[in-house]
Amino acid sequence: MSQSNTQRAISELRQLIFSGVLPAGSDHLESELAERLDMSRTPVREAALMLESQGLLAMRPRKGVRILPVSADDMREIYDVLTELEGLSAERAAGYGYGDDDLTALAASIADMDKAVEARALEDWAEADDRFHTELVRLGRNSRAVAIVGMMQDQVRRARATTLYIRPIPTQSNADHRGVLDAIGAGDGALARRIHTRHRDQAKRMILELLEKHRLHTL
Amino acid sequence: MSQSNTQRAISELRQLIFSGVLPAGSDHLESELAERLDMSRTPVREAALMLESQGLLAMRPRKGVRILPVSADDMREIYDVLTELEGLSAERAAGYGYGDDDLTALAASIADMDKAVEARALEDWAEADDRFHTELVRLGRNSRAVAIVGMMQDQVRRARATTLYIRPIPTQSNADHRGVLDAIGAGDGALARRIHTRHRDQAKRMILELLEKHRLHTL
DNA sequence: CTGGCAAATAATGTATACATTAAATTTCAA
DNA sequence: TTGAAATTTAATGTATACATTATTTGCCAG
Repeated sequence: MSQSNTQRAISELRQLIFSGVLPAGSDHLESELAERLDMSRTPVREAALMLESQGLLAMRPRKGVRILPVSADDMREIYDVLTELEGLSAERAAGYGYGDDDLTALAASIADMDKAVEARALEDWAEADDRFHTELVRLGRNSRAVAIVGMMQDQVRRARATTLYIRPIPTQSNADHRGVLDAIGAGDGALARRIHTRHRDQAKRMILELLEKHRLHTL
Repeated sequence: MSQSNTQRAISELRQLIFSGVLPAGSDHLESELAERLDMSRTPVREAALMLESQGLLAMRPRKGVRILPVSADDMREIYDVLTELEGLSAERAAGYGYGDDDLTALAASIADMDKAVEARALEDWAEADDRFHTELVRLGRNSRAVAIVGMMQDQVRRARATTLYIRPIPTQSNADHRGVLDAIGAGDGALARRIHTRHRDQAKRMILELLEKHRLHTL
C-alpha cells in the first residue's frame, strides 16, 4: 500500500521548507507546487491545509501559500510551550517507575550528544538532542503532548538550522540531560521537572540573545 | 464575502458533533455528510481533515469518518495539558502589569459564574467558566497556547455536556478563580500559577472520579 | 456443505473542469 | 494627465468525473 499522494505532498513540502528550497517568506501558487511534486492540486491543497494548521505556512486567497518565517517572538512562544509540556512529561515519566531498560533510548541519546560534542559534530548533536526531547515526551505518556511537541520541534529545527553554527558548543546542556534522566530513574518527579524547566529556560534565553545579537528577527 | 463552504462545513460539523446529532463512535460517509450540508465532497473532506487534526474525528479509508469518543484517559491527557498551558498563562499574565481595566473581562466571567451558581444555572456557569479560561490564556500572550487551549476546550465541552448535571455545584471553583485574578493583578506570577494549577488538578480529579463512578468510560 | 478464488461493489483518493472573485489593467471622460 | 469605472485576467474555491482499491458477495470445486 504505497502511501497516498497527500502524505507524500506533506513530507515533500516539509522537506522543501526545512531545506530552504522554499525560503521563509516566499509565496507559491498551488498549481506551481502541484507541478513541482508531479501531482494535481487536490492533494497539494490538502497537504497545505495540514501544514497550515501546523503553522508552517499560510494559505492566502489569490496570493498563494506563504512559507511562514519564524520570528524571535515565535521562538519565545514555542520555547515556553515546549518547556511546560516537556516539564510535565519529565515529572510524569518519573512517576511510572521506569527501569534502566525502559530508559535506554533516553540514555543513548545523551551518550550520543556527548560523543558529538567531543567530535565537534554539531549536526549529530542536534539530531541526538531532538531524539532526547522526543523520547522524554514519549515517556510522559500523553499523546497530545507528544503531538504538540513534535509539531513545535519542527519549527525549532528550522531555527536551529540557522543558529547551529553561531551558538556556543553545548556542554552544560548534557549535565542537565543527565540530571533529568537520573531524576526520572530515581522516581523524583519534582526534581526532573525542575531541572528540565531550568534547562529549557536557559536554552530559550540563549537562543533569543543570539537572535538579538545577530539581528535575526526572522528565520 | 460570504465565508467559504469549507469554513461552513467545519463549524456545522462541529455543531453536529457537539449537539450529539453525530454521536461519538458513529461512522459517516463523506458523501452522506456532503448531502446533509448541501455541498460537494470537496469542502467536506477539507473540513474533515481539519477536524481530524484537532482530534474530533478520524478518517478511515473506506469506512467513513468516525466521530471519536472521548475516553477517561483522553480527559486525563487533556486536563494535564490544559493545566500546564493555563498555568503558564497565569504566570506570564501576572508579569505584564495589567491594570483593573485590562482584567475586566476576567473579573466579569467570575462575577457571572457567581451569579450562575446562585441561580443554579449550570449552562450559564459552564459558559462563563469557558470564558474565564479563554480570557486567562489570552492574557498570557502566547498565540500557540491560545490555539491549543481553544482546541482542547472543545473536547472538554463535549465531556461536560454529559457530566454537567451529575457533578456537584461548583462553589469552591470560584474562590480559586478569584485567587488567580488577584494574584495576576498583584503581579505575583508564582502564586497565580500555583493557585491555578491546584484548581485544575482538583477539577481533573473530580471529573475522573465522576466518570469512574458512573462507568462513563467514553463520552 | 464449506472454503477459497474471482468478480462486483462501494468507498476513498485524485484529476480535471468550472465558478467565483480579488486584483490588475485598460479605457474613457473630465 | 489623472482618476474612476469597466473589463480582463488569474488564482482560488468547488463540483464532478474518474481511478484505485479494500471489502463483500457469489460461484464453483472439493
